[in-house]
Amino acid sequence: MRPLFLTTPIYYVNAKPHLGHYATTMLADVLKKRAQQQGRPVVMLTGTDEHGEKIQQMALSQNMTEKDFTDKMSAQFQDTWKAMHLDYDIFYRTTTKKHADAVQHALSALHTKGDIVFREYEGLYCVGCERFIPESELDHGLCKDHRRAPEKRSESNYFFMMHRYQDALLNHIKEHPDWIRPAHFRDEMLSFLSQPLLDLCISRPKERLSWGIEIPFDTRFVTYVWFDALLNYLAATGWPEPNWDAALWAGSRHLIAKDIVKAHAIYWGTMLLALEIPLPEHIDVSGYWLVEGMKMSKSLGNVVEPMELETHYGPETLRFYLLKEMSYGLDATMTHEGLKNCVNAYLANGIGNLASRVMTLAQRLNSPLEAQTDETLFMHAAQTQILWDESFDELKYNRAIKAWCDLVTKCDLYVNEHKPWALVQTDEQKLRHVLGVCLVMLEKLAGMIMPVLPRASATLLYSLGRKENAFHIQMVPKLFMRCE
RNA sequence: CGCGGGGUGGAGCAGCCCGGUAGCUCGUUGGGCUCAUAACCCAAAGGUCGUCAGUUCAAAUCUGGCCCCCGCAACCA
Repeated sequence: MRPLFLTTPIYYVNAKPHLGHYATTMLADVLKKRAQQQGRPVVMLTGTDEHGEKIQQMALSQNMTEKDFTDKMSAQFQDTWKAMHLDYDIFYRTTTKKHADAVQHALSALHTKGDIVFREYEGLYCVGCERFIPESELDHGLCKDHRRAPEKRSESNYFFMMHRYQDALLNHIKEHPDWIRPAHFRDEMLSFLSQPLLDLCISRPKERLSWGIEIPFDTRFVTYVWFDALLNYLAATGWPEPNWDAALWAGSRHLIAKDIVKAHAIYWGTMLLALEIPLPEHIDVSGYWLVEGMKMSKSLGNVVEPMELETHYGPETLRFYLLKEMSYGLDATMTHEGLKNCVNAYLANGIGNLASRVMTLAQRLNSPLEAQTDETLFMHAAQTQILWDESFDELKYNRAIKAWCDLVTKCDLYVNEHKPWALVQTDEQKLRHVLGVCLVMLEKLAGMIMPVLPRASATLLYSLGRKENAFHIQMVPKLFMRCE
């Protein structure tokens, strides 16, 4: 099977990992586990983006070198993902030599080709911000942050000739309508591409920015954000080394959120076209997670740390909730109330209680139980599996979770109908049949949900103690606790 | 006329692409069951699906206008 290359954005190390970073990385982990389940080779990439003015300033303000500062911040991401069991294969950092080499290689290649040119640029420069401010960001001609008028200043920089690849990119999108998913983001990009593209400024003079990768053909400059950050995806597969894994690259799927869709579709798309490298197979765009109805921001003080939530609500609860609650591509809201409800209704009262009620009865028999079948219930299970797979393929993760929850309900209903507890004294053969059906259903439920709830799934499967055609119950697991 | 998203019972959401009995969680009320994590199951109350018009045998779903809310506008997932 062709390999799958799942990528998350590389996160900017100016802040600690928050719910949004987690949501994207977690989804990559879920998709990786699903690919593995299907026997597809898969590599998951995540990492940190570590250059730029902001980092330079933050390091300075903390009396640290940029290197020490980024080491510290990058480690926070790695530690968080490890603590939350996100199983990435490559953690990529933009401050490695390997990365600088790849970036410089790309810059040189495009410079030689004539796709990167030196040009004078005149704009409004705010001395407070130390950057050029677009007119749209001005408030009555003043910089919003510094309440002062920017001065007209000119600066020479290198520009990437994006416009040369506009038509090629447009064609690619038209020929691959599911390149950017869900469709409304593709439409947004098509609408953007209906206007002429401006060329992209990709350098900064070292007087303004020293913490970056040097432009190989002009050492007075460093490259700026896009040629630095976006190339991580490609370089992680070995490019431009001779051992570049082009097959892996061909299966690449970028998971991002809506704020950087333009950077990925337009900048990255044209960069790859210019480099004559195939475009990634998919760009999957999620909406934002709002917290209690408001956008997360440092100034509002409502930034949510994923680790805290998981600690409070229990392992894997956040994975389940985030997938269940978001319609992929739209914004979604995280609330403590909603998370609590979700954990109680579906995890504790749902699968947790189902496993508990069935396995308690099974364990009391004190002997192995044969697997049994029930036509109706197994048909529901088969239909759920189909809906589950389709939903994943269509990025409708919430629908997949919902289908699984409905199957849990069907099992509870089956138990209520067949009243195994009433059979204990009267009809052991029938009791064994009913419980045998339920145990197989638990096994199916565990198998399906594995990518989302790996720990609970493994615990459940272990507890069921399946050997050949019989279940040797190991214990009655408490999979998820209610929270109040 | 910058671009995009949203407006569905008390709250939060799904359904809309591919028109055909309006669904889920929480909350309320009544009932069943008593194996289970005070759980599980059933039933009831509660919605003119933002609004106006159009297409259609049929519109939450398609088309157009309007109103309201929210993002983005070239480095916050």
